[in-house]
Amino acid sequence: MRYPAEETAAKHERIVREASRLFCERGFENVTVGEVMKAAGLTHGAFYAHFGSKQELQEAAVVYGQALSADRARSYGVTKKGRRAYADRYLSPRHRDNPGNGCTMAALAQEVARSTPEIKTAFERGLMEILSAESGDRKEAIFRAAAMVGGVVLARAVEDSRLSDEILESVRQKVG
Amino acid sequence: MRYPAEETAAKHERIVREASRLFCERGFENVTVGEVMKAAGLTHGAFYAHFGSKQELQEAAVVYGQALSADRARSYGVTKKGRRAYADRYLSPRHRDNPGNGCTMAALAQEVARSTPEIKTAFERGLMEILSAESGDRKEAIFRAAAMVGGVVLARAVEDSRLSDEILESVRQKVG
DNA sequence: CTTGTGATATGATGATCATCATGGATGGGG
DNA sequence: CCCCATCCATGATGATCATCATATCACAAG
Repeated sequence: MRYPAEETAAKHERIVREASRLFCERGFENVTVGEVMKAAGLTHGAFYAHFGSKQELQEAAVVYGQALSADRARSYGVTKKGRRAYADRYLSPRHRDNPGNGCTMAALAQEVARSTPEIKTAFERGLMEILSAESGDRKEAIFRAAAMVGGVVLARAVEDSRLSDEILESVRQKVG
Repeated sequence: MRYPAEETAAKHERIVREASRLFCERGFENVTVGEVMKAAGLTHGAFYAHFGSKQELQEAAVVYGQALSADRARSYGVTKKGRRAYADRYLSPRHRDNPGNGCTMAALAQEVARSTPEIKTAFERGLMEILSAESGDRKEAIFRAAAMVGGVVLARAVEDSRLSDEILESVRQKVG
């Protein structure tokens, strides 16, 4: 290693973290490699020392984001109360308004659906981990996940903030 | 009108219809104006005789797609049985595998969320119509819509077809 | 101290697109 | 019949990007 291995690894992770944030905020297509590198404190040319292509970065960002979500889900535990607290946070205006620090599924699922098998697999692994964080009935866990993701997605897509709040509130009540 | 008004209107609608289909299949960013025009049987240059910008076309496509969805929702009626039949169709592999002819919300909601207020408003109006197609409890209607949209979105984003089927099936059962 | 290797920065390159400019064609109104 | 207002097609234009080429440079090993 020519450069301190630690620093290089830290830079690598910073690239992925910033990529995940920017992708979740604006989508894969609306974020350039240059922007990601700038956010990570580097210039665009250095990118290809870390990744073979933008697509590889997308994959790494999905892996990273999904791992964060899974950790978060696990941290709430498997009790009824835990699930409730998790849903409350997930379906909060705060989460809705901060996609960059939020759930990758709620931000990028539709783009992932049109992506490569590798990216879809990374997405899938994250979902599986999240589902296994809920112990009980698997069908129930899937249903809850779908409703929560759908709730945030719809709440973000409407223009009227009152309706948006109502969507979050409705799903929060029924899923709880 | 220099050209038969009818034909011009028909072309206009064809442009919007093909745009809606292509956008739902591949997303706003991955479809070019030229492709839409070609699908409509015209060349790219004629586009600006019909729309001021690609963004206007996106808006028209969302309006069109949401209107179709609302009609479809209404056609199932407000009975329990009707809702069930609607959910079965919405959460079918067929719908999952044909986003071009499917629900605009399940295909484009996340991109809409990052779009202009005009596009978000168009999306919102469609959602409102769909919700009003279900008579009963409004919160319940919103919850069902979120779960169904989330179910299709997740089913499309995973790579394993078995898991994808399981997602559709789980949401179908629980939402029914 | 020297040298080799991998990380960076700067600056192409080439493709892709949205959008516009120009000119041709059409058919309804005079 | 002729003219004009539109549509439409062809072919720019200019911007934006992903990716690559080149050159510099920092460290580590000898």
